[in-house]
Amino acid sequence: MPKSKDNYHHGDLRAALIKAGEAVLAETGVTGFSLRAVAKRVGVSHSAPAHHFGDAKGLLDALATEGFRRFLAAMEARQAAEPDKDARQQLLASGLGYLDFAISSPALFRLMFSTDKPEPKTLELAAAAEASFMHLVDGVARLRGTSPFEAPAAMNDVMAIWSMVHGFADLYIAGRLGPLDCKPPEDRDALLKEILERAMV
Amino acid sequence: MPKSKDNYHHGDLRAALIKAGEAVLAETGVTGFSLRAVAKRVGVSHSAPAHHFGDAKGLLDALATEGFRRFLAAMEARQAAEPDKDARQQLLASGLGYLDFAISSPALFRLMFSTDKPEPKTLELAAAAEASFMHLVDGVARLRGTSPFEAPAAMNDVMAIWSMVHGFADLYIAGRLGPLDCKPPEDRDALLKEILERAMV
DNA sequence: GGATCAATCTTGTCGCTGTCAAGATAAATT
DNA sequence: AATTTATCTTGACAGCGACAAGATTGATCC
Repeated sequence: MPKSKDNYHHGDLRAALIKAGEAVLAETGVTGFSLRAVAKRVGVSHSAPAHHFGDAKGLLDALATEGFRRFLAAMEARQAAEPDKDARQQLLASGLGYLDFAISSPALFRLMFSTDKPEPKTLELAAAAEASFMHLVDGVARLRGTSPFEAPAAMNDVMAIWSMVHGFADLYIAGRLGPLDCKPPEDRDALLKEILERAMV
Repeated sequence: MPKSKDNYHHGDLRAALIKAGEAVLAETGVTGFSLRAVAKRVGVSHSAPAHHFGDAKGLLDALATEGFRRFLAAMEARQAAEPDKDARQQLLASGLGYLDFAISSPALFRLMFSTDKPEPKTLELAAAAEASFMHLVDGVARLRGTSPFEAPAAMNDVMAIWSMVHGFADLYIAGRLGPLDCKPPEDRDALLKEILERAMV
């Protein structure tokens, strides 16, 4: 009975694989990512993941999808923690959440923005990514009082702000922003805010 | 004789492997990158690359090194093509070169900024990356009239400008800047210029 | 000029990997 | 209770990185 229960019908194998997959991704990066290592960590056979995710890309897509959800949650969390509900301050807070997520899950962050947009394949992934994008669009809409989809200038603001926070986050997790390494997180956040304000004109 | 000459002592196998490696990297990305595929493309045995590069990371490091050199060359090329030698216009031109390179070699660009800065291991790679960084620092120094290493405000400018152009390039090659897809390259360059000027205060 | 040596490339092997096919087990359905 | 379906295991295959051992070539030395 226990053996059967342990081996077969794990109960929530899909969720367990995603959790373990995230751990493996964080430890080895996407290049060292191994489907068999994920299966071994959960304690199932090497071929168990196939039934839930198809191939390796299927699991990575699921990880990216979950990543975008937590990504959005990180931005909203920083917004909620910001007492000033002004559109500008809220947008800056989103940027800090953007950076929070990139720092806490750099490998997942890189996976999410790895160049495979052309064919999202899974609708869930496309939807989760789109939701993150819309969060930024909404923030700019509140700041400008116009929808970026109708006002080209506002869409330029979206791309400027996104480029700024994304570039900062990507360079930071690449260890390229050396001057910041020996400084406390408050300085890092302050610098991102100062820099982000430039993108808002 | 011909067989011997062909198989042994290729003459410039190292350069040939780098060239083929770049092609494989461009086609398959870093995840699908295979040392054996590179060897097969050149027409040597599967273990030939080991003598020149040690392991797979050795070849990737060499590719990244070569990438940083061409990266710097791309920025300088755009600067040379810019008739206005004003510090600001020259810095903007560098940004266009930055984007040129990312678009022409997205996989290589990603490899160069993949998070392995902590231990460059190969001095050549560290030197090539540093040279690119210094190019940006020099550009800002000319713009501000002060060395960013002495003036913290100027170093903030460096990080702001770098974040902006890097984020724009990274999002662009990820296919995330949808609104630009159906527009001509001139519009893309114009937008990057407009956005980069924000980073210069 | 011939022998020795070092550099270069090949072949063979090992364990690990993704993917597929076939089989076993448990839950759901009828 | 029997059958179907979903879930997981086992086994196999080719491709991979890495290592060891051997083969070939060019260079060095006397």
